[in-house]
Formats: sequence, structure tokens, C-alpha cells
Amino acid sequence: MSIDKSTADSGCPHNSHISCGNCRLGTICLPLALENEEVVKLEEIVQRGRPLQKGEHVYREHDQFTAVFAVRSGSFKAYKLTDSGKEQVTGFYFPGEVFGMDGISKDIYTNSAKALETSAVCEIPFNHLEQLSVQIPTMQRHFFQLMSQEITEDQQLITLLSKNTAEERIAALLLSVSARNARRQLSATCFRLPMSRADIGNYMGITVETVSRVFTRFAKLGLIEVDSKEVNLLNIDGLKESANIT
Amino acid sequence: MSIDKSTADSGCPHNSHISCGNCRLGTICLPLALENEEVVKLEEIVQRGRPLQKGEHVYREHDQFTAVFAVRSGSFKAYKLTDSGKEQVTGFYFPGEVFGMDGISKDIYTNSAKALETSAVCEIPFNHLEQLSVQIPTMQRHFFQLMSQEITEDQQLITLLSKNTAEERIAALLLSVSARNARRQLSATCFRLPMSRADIGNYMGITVETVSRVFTRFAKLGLIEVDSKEVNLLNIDGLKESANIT
DNA sequence: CGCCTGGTTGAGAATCATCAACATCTGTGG
DNA sequence: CCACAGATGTTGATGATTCTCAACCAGGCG
Repeated sequence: MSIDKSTADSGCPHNSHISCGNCRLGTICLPLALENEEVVKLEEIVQRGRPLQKGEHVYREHDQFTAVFAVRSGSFKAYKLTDSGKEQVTGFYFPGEVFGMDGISKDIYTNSAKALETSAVCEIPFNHLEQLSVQIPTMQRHFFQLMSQEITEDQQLITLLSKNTAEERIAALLLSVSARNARRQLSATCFRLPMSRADIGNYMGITVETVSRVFTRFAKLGLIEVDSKEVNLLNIDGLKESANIT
Repeated sequence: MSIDKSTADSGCPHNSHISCGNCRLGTICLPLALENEEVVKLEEIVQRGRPLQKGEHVYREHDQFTAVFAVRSGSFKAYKLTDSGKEQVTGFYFPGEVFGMDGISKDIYTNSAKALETSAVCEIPFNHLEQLSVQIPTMQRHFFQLMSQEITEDQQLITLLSKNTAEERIAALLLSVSARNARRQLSATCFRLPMSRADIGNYMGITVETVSRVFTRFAKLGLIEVDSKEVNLLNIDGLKESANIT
């Protein structure tokens, strides 16, 4: 909100000409143990794209798979259309996180990815990444890990959807966003949810109405404060109890 | 059921001394475009394990991650325990399919894997596989694809859990097992479900009772025949309609 | 200013979970 | 070979959570 692009220092990911080496998101999206000269090789293949407007697509379902993407600023949602034409949100991505890996298996993206707000991505062409992975084993390992992490997270969501109530799901989502914010040195308690209530409900397998009701219920219990998209987690431990996570 | 191990030919995956080169599951778990000499390299690192009895574990949640596994014969389920101690089934694996990739990200398995019946696996030590991937780009690509496929499948399950009714979920499961059977040149209509009703319900996010009811409902509609674990899909198109897949 | 999208709230309906009883299957030991 | 116990599966009755439908409210934008 209050980020002033004109005075953005080299650590600000909005700035499109800074390099991986001094991007402050590096610790999230890069392998930690990368040599300087290896970072240079990586930088050669990474394409820092122009900003995307809210609603713009990075790629669409069934597009030819060419690259994976790291969120530079803003946020994205991945979704697919079911056979009956309904949307299914499969994930939200915040700065430093990598998406697009679903496309590898069939050489075609199985999801669409669109910006939830004005955002920017780094594009990492996959054929180059493969070559680089052969040269730099650390890179290969890191990328295996990123994919494995996606699997783990999807499985957590599966558990959530298959076992938990609406309240537990919402609590888990809030805690997830909170934790991911903390990883970027941002507030773990006070933040803006970039996605709509409909997206939340869709992602969590509940209706908008239920999302809305749970939010107000949480607010009445003093667990959170809500002002449209802005939320303030007043009682994280209470939320964790509601999420059934200890 | 009627497999006679004593007369098992070299193509039978029960036979523990056959190699990847002439394993009839090769087309499923191996990259197609592998040179002969490359297959030899792969065979050097693959460990063909002893049979596992029903209920035996391949690995347990929180174990040190060492290897991924290809199902040689039988079937497995992957599951994890939730914080509240309940079980969550995260996948079923049939011959030719690879599991254990969830462990890569943290170097620790995030699931347990146990045999649903007498089964056998090929163990592929991951450090060797990484080295091999550097030598054989096709291998790297193939492994990326396997992981990406796991992501895609998990996301399909997410959609199922988040949007579909009990009937649709069961229909989808039956069709999934059917398709995976067909891939192994087995009957797409008549097969045995190796997992319990409880496992099915757990995986699909519904209770055993509901599973049972849906099975009998499907049977009454003439869509399937059920005799305990044996099922016969009488009307695949009808099932696809029930699953909302066209 | 009014329209449209997105969000909230309410009332009734439906699916599925829960609880409970009963049936069946499996394997074990007499 | 049979009897029995425990696990697994089926069926029924009841109830709760969540969905659906509907009205209404708030904010952004032409």
C-alpha cells in the first residue's frame, strides 16, 4: 500500500531491474547454498517480466508449457475449469513462491494463473532450467524440493477438505497466509487478503455465504478483526485451536 | 488371484530377479526414450526388495527420506496422521506407479506407506537417482514429470473433495482404478479393490456408511456389481455421468 | 446517479455424519 | 472341521452442518 516505487531500493521486488543476487526474496525462492557464479548463471536465464494488471493471466490451462514463474510482487491464483465449466481454485501464490510446475508432466499447463492485483513475476524458461539443473546439482535438488513442497501442500489441503469443518478451513487459511507473510518479514497478524471471498470459498470447498458467516463468527469471538479484505488476527492461539492445529 | 508364481515368466513383476529392461511395467514407470545402456545404469541403482505382507510399511511418516519406490506388484496406500491422531489417506498406488516423492522437500517422509496386500516394490535410492539425472537428461525430465503428475493428481482430488457429492467421488474413484488397470492391460471393468471401505471413505472424505450406501445405490441402478471387494463396472458411461465427467 | 460486482444476513432444504443394530467375513484355536 | 472373536461391511433412524435461494447492503465506476 505505502510502497513508494520511486524510492524503491535494490531490495524491493517491485523494481524490475534488480537481479536475483540482491533480490530480498532470494532466500525464499533460491537455494541457499548457491555460489556467486551460479547465481549469475541463473540470472542469465531468468526473465523479469513487466507488471501484470489485476485479472491478467500469466498462462492459461492447456497452454503450451514453457516456464515456471516466481512471484516478484503482488499475488496470483491458480485455477482450473471443471468439465461442467465451474472454476476450481487450486492455489494462491505470494512473493517468493514458485508456480506453474503442474505443466511439466504433460508439457501443457493444467491450471490457469491470474494476478489477483497488480503484480510481477520472474519467468524461468523450463528448458534452460533443466540444463542449469544438470550443471548445478544444487539447482536440481532445489527444484525437486520445490515440487515436492507443492505436493506436500496439496496433500495438506486434501486433508483439510476431507476432514475439517468450514471454521477449521478458514482458520487454517488465515494461519497459512499469516505464516507466509512472516516468512517475508511482514506482519503475521495484520494483512490484506488479496483474493475475494468467492475465491476463498472456492479454494476451501465451501460457499461464499459460509465464508462470510465464519468470518463474522470469528470476529464476534474476538479472534479476528475484519474490514473487507483487511484482517487482523487478534488471537492466533485461538485460531489455531479453531483450526485444530496445535 | 489365479497368478501362479511358479510359472511366472520374466514379464511377471512378482518375479524378483527380472530387470527393468524386461519388466512389463517398464512402459509405465520408465521414460520411454531410454537407451539400452541407460537402462543398465538405472538397473544398477534400483533395488528390488523382498515381498511385503499386507499391513507392512515401506516407510513411515517422519522417517529419513532415502528413496522413492515403484510398485512392482500388489498395492499400497499412503497416509498421514493428523494432529488429532486421525488417519488421512493421501493416495493409493498400483503396479508401475511411483511413490515417496513427498519426502524430497524436507528430507523426511511426510506420509507413511503400507501394503494393502502382499506386494513388492523397487527401491530407487534418491541420491543415486539425482546423480543419474545429471548424467541422463531424459531421466531428469522423466522424474520431473512424475512429480508434476503427482501434483496434477492431487489437484484433481482437491477438486473432487471441494466440489463433488459422495456419489460423484465414488464414481470417480472407480473410474480412476479402472483406467489405471487398463493402462496395465488388465480389465477396465472387472477388478478387485484392494483397499477397505474405510480407506475409500477416508480418501474421499466421506464416512464408511456413506461409501457402503453409494455402492448399493450404484448396484441398484445397474451401474456396478459388487461382491465385497470385487467390482464389475456394468455401465461405464453411466458411471461417468454420475462422476460428472464427460 | 444508478448500475454492477462483491459481500452480508436470513430461512428452509438437502446431504451427509452420527449413533446404533445387525450381518458377514477372516482367521485362530480348540 | 467347527466355534468363536474381532474386524469389516451393511442398513436404518435421527440430527447437524452446510448449501441453496433470496433479499439486502456497500462500494467503485462509468
